[in-house]
Amino acid sequence: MPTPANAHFAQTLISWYGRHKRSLPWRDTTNPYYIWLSEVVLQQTRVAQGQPYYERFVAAYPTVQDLAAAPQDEVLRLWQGLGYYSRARNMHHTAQLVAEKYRGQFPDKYEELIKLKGVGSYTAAAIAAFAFKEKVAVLDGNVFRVLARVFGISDDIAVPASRKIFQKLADELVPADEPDTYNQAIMEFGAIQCTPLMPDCLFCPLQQSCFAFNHGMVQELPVKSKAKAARPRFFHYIVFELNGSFYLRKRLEGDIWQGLYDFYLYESESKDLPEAQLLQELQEAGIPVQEAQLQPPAKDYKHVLSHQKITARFYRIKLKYPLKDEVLTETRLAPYNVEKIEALPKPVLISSYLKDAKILVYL
DNA sequence: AAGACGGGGCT
DNA sequence: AGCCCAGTCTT
Repeated sequence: MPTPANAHFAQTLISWYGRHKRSLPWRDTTNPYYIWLSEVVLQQTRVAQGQPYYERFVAAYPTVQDLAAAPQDEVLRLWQGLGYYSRARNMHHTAQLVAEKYRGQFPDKYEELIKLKGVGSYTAAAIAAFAFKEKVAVLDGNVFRVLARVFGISDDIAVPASRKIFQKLADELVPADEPDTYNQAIMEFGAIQCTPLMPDCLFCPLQQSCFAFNHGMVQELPVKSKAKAARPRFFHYIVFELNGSFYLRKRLEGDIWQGLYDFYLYESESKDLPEAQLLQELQEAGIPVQEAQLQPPAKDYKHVLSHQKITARFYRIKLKYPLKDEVLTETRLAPYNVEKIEALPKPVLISSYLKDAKILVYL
């Protein structure tokens, strides 16, 4: 049962939302397929970055059956550049489950939704609230921030144990009559008004009752411990070319970019790898390469992920003969012409190189 | 509980 | 250069 103060909090946000909300395509529907699609796309992603991808997926796959029937390479290609590719793989898997086992109908309860692959507590709550008006509280980065500031909660939001504190409060704040609008409102409020860096406290409707504002702690809340430094990695890509085709391979489980395509890769422990050593590594892998064939890299590519700092070099090699079958089996490489390469899902790093090297002239 | 997993935008 | 973003899964 919401206390009067809680009811006021919810009403204030809903009222603010009515005046300030952005018009976004997934807000014009209660279709759980579109809601789910938008929520998966937007996980750890800003609206501005995710929206074009959402539009693309809706256009390519108007129904969950369409998504289920698509090849994985095509789904990953549409996802290319959005990052966290397990989202796309899990989304595809779940589409197939819903299409085949659930007759195309998404479950309509939080407790069932959260069993779906790629649907965690946030996304299950979002679908349950937005599509089915279930009285559950969404808890995302925005909600953490708003609650921490308004209610003065200084538990570290990076620590899993803190979640219980925030979840309990969030649950108490949800109004039974419009959980959908309220959940949209608090997230939108965090995204637009109660922003991480320069929140607009001057024109905030919660200013009077906000703990952080009243205690001069807006900059201090929420408390979030720092992530550890990104690990440095050094990639040496060998770009084998034969008659206008290039050898690529699909990346496996156990590292970044699973399911995406890149070139033959040798990874070294330090930045500088003598060319002679690289040639020796190739020879040992059964790839006969002469020094004369190797085009030295034009530049270093710096590719920064949240958890890894990659320095990559690309060595282009024009082959006179195809790579031997044993080598193809061992390395999982296969030749692709430029049209095929365009259609393959690739890490942004690989796309950047292909553009710079004028192998792909668009994108 | 901690670590892995992308990429872009803003200060 | 550092921080954040409509988080989830694995260990």
